[in-house]
Amino acid sequence: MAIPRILVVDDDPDMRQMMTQFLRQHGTIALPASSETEVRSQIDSGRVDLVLLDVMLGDENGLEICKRLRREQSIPIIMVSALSADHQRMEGYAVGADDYIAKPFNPELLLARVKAVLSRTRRSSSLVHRRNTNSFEFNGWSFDAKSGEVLSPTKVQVALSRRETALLQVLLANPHIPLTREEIAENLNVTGESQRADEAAGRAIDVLVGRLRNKIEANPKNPQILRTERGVGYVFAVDVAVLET
Amino acid sequence: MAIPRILVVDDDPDMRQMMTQFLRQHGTIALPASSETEVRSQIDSGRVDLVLLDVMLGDENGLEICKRLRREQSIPIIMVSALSADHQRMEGYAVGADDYIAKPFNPELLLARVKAVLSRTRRSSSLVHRRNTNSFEFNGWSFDAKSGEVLSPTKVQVALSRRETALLQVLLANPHIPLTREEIAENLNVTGESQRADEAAGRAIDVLVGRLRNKIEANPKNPQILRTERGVGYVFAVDVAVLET
DNA sequence: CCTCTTATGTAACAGAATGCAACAAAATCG
DNA sequence: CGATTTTGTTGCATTCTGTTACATAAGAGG
Repeated sequence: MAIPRILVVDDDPDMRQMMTQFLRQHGTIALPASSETEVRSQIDSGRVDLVLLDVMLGDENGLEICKRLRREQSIPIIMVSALSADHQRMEGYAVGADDYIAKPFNPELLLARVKAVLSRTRRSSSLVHRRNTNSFEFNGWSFDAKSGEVLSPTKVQVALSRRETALLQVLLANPHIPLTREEIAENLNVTGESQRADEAAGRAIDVLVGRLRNKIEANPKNPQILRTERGVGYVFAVDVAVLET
Repeated sequence: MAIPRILVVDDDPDMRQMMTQFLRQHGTIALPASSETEVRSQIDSGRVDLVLLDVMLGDENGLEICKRLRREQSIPIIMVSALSADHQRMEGYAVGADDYIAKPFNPELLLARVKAVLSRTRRSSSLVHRRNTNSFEFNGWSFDAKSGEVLSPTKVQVALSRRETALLQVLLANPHIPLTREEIAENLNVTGESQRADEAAGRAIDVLVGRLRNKIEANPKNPQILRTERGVGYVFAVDVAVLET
């Protein structure tokens, strides 16, 4: 890979400055940011390999940001925080952080951990880096997020409705992770804000899942891709390759 | 979805015991080991997803082992050590560890970091790198962990329920090892986070075993594969071949 | 060999979760 | 607008899984 690009998110200018400077002195590209908006625009621009995310960000909450980012993207995130109690660390891991580093920290150690996270990412996904990811492959199927086109293993195009497409996207972003109906429902409405609170109260998700299964499962009666996790929800149970375009 | 298999490498039997037990109580399969030879044979058998590696292993050196493993394999490694100085941690990262945890540690936190590393691996895995241990054979039967498909010796497909599949996986991972009902129950809940503590209080496991026997034993009344260990629990009493795909 | 005790096997039941067809409401399109 | 497609709702069928009660089997001790 090229030079790693690291997004440093901290609301304290001194800390931001210290971190970015140190990282830059050690062969990385460090980009400063201080709000979720900035973070998003940087990530969306596809120029970030890893996020160093402070937990306490003025009026924003790093944990919340992490949780949201994790749902949509697969960018590695290292949380940084003065909150070092075990339960606080665990909370960080719980929202999907790849590592959790307590302040104050040894910059050298930070660097080592950054490298560890980056190296694992690289090691396990040789070519692929999810930047502006708009094309996926799984089980011989391919999905182009840009056009919403879905091709079967035999290269036949399959038409999905909008809702079905949205569901597929949510699943593709969280392969192997069981999602509750609530989580799915929340993430289905990509654009609009929250709908009714009782979202997914009904069986809408079940039915939607069934419909998607009918289109992408070889044998919908015995789903291998979109599996039920009884008592929990559903899992996208196959590996997903993310292709750049 | 497959149960993560964790190799616990420590030369102190108490510590090994504590760690494996705790990990097993939290939805993973933990395999103990204490020497590089053992580590290699386990890894080569393809049944390991992550290695927890103690740094000080009697006359062997965890750091060296880590370095060598890293050169050949891309298996995730978390180093565990009583050496907690920054330079010692950095040495761990330098030899390729994915994380470095200082003893004594909070088991919950260990678990969180294990999960973080595993999830990172999975998240960034592409089709090329899918885990290579998804097929087993025993007594003429075959089981594909990826699809959950079970084929009888006569190549007839047999449908197992989710719970039955999970049981079979636990057994396959521990052939010839008698498992108590508690151990089985603990390892059954792969996905769900917390489960009731009184798990296996009732006879649920017995019934489940009976159901699985009805499906995979030639003569369920005289089980040859899934045998009862009176006063103890159950054993998977035949050899298991692990096939790569 | 018999009896007593305990562990295991299992059929039957119950409650819950899920699948799904059919319908109805909403959205989209021309 | 009317036609068509999409999406949510509902009710019922099906599947799953733990519990219970009773039958059997395995030991232990005489």
